[in-house]
Amino acid sequence: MNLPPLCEAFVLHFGEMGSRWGINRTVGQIYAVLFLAERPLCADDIVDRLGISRSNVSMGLKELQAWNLLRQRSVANDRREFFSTPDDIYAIVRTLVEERKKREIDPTLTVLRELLMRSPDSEAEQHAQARMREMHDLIEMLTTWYADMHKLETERLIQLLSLGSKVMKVIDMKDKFFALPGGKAKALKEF
Amino acid sequence: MNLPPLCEAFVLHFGEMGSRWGINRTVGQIYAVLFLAERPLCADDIVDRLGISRSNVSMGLKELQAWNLLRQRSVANDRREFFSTPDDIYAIVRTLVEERKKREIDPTLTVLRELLMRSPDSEAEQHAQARMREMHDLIEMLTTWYADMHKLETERLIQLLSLGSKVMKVIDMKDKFFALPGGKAKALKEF
DNA sequence: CAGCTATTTCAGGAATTACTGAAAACTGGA
DNA sequence: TCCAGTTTTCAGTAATTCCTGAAATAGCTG
Repeated sequence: MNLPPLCEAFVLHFGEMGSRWGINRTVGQIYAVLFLAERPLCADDIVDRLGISRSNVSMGLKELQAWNLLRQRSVANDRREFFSTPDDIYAIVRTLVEERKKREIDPTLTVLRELLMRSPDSEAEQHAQARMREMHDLIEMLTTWYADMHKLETERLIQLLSLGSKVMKVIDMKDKFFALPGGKAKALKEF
Repeated sequence: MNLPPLCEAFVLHFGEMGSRWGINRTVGQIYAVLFLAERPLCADDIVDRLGISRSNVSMGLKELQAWNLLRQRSVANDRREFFSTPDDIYAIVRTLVEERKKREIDPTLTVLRELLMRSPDSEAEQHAQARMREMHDLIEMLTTWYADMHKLETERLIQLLSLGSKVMKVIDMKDKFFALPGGKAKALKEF
């Protein structure tokens, strides 16, 4: 691996983590290299740095593109393609979550909905369906919440995340306000 | 597979999803069977239902236990162990998130902190470290937020999740309130 | 402690996934 | 259209992960 020690440690770690997720070690390493790079890299740059085969890099880049995780740009008078990760790390995380949801949550929701439509043939199936309903409703609540968060601009999202559970206090405050005899009408107008 | 059709479909799907996550197909199926079951099951029940070897079930259960995802109970006059999933699906999700965090996030945070302590030897390393800092800060914000959410009781969590981005309106309302000349003192007292 | 039952471990084979080199396909000049 | 540089595909192999049956272990009961 042809990288400064600091980068190598990071890249190796991301390879390991990659394999704990669905993606394989090499793809994780490729992304890590691109994430740390000062400039967009071409496939051969990555071959040099990681010491893996050209075709492996090609396949890895293809997979990362399928995940929408790369920026691709061309350089004048150079036929090679250059790749980089988005500068904005929030954009990266948004994409990551979006894609994971698409692959891991949405298909489950589809299956659950389909299974909940069927009529159960036995008591066991009836119980199973009740269980599936619980799961469906929970996942639906979470994805609805997520869709809502996803719409927020990063600035506002940070504001909200930084508040943490303090938001509960704000909510309670609001509820108390609604409960006040005079406040209700005014509050409703504002809200 | 010796299961009613509805259950079988669910179990097969979870096997597939399992392999998209880190866990393997069989472990996913075992959990699915337990999740749907009307009563706690012993290892041989699972062998019957899934048609896999006894030893495979043993290993699968061991892995699920390492994830804290099982309830284990003994029955009087029966030497077998019986397993079930928690009844409360929120408890399951909490554990799942907790464990995934432990395996996928915490080690990364540790590595990042360690790497950020080192002094960079080159411009490339300096840039890399800046990138790592961004990542570290973002992950830290998210985990802090998560820890906060985790502390909330399920009831309150649901309340918050159901609000979705409407919380932002509540927050803005609060800020407006603080901005009022007379409201500030009163609001601070309440808050 | 012997006998029985339940559980775990583990070596080896099966299945899956990852990686490579060679060849094919693409692409923008000359 | 040919060429040179680049990317992609793919068949075969390497590496890893998964699964099994057999054997070892554990634990209860008489």
